[in-house]
Amino acid sequence: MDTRTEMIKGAARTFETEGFRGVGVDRLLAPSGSSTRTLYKHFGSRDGLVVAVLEARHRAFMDRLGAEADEIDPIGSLFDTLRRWLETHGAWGCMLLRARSEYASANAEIVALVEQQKREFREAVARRVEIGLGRADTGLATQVWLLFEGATAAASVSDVAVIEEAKRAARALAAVASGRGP
Amino acid sequence: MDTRTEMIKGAARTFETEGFRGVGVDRLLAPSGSSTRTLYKHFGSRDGLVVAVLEARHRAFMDRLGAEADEIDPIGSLFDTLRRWLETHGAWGCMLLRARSEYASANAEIVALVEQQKREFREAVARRVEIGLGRADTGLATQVWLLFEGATAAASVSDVAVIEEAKRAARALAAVASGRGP
DNA sequence: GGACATGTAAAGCGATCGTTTTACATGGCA
DNA sequence: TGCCATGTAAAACGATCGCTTTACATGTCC
Repeated sequence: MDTRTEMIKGAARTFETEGFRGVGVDRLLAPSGSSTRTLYKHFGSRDGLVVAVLEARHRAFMDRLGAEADEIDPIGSLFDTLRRWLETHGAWGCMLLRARSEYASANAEIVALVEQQKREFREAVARRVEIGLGRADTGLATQVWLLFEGATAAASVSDVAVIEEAKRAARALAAVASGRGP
Repeated sequence: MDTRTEMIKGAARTFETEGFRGVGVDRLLAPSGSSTRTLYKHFGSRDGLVVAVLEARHRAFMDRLGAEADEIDPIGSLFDTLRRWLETHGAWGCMLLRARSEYASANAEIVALVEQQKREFREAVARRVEIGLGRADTGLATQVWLLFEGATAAASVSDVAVIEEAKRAARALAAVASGRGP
């Protein structure tokens, strides 16, 4: 595989399990077996690697969301994708938000990147809501988004089963909004 | 005020805005004007200060939840307290989860502490649900909890107005669960 | 076969980290 | 007055940080 891609994947795994600021470049490069020289050739700095990891992570998740979208239950399938994602990657909380909070005052690029990614994800949720409801409903879209973020955060200190509860809540709210009752 | 309390409050402010692992002890002590010697007298280590900050933060929030509980709308008032809390402290995401993710592999005490605190909070939410519904409903309690955690996380990259949307969602779900319809 | 791109290995850079230590100021109490 | 607890100021400790550099091993293309 491409060296750069392997570095990103390895570093992502380390960030996921060990956090962002408490780990040095050596531990970031250990999984891929790369040298620090190659790191700075490819990414310019440690922060550059962080940005690359966040971009790759967001793109991979959005791609998977698109690939696993269900026409019958476009809202509920959001949470199916989340469950499968956490089963393979582990429930460590949203990596983007974790990075944002740790670089809030240290790297404006990371903060701006994550905020843009969250806007993009929120719009994807809104499109699902529009498909499922037959019309746009920004209030419901926000509610589903909150359930999604809540499930992601809660799964890190609880059970992955909370995702099913979030799915039920989202469907119930959608049913109410569609006038079909609970 | 007590020196120890001032150190905790000052360090909490720095953790909130600058993250946990990317800040040195000097910047943690700057707001209170204390010396490193006093830090190690009181807390033993930097991690000891982190634990003290997390305990104080959780206790303060739980106390405020109890003080601001509304008998008429026990579920909805959860989100009123959250909104007021974020208006005074700023929306930086849940400090407990932020610490947990950054110390996940470095400090087992912090991980265990946060998980216990989250269990305690979750039970407080369940009690609110029981009061509002007239009976226990663990499913609804989890859903309200997820909305709460989601609003806390989302407010850090969005608008504090999402809290009102979470409140609406929680009340709608409670209405459905109580059989009173949407 | 020589030039070049791409990689690892490893030493070393100054800066900063958490922590300890020495020195000194202050205030309440016996 | 003398003592001790409690605090700040500041230097210094070794370790580790992000990053640079030197040296060397590959493979590929002309």
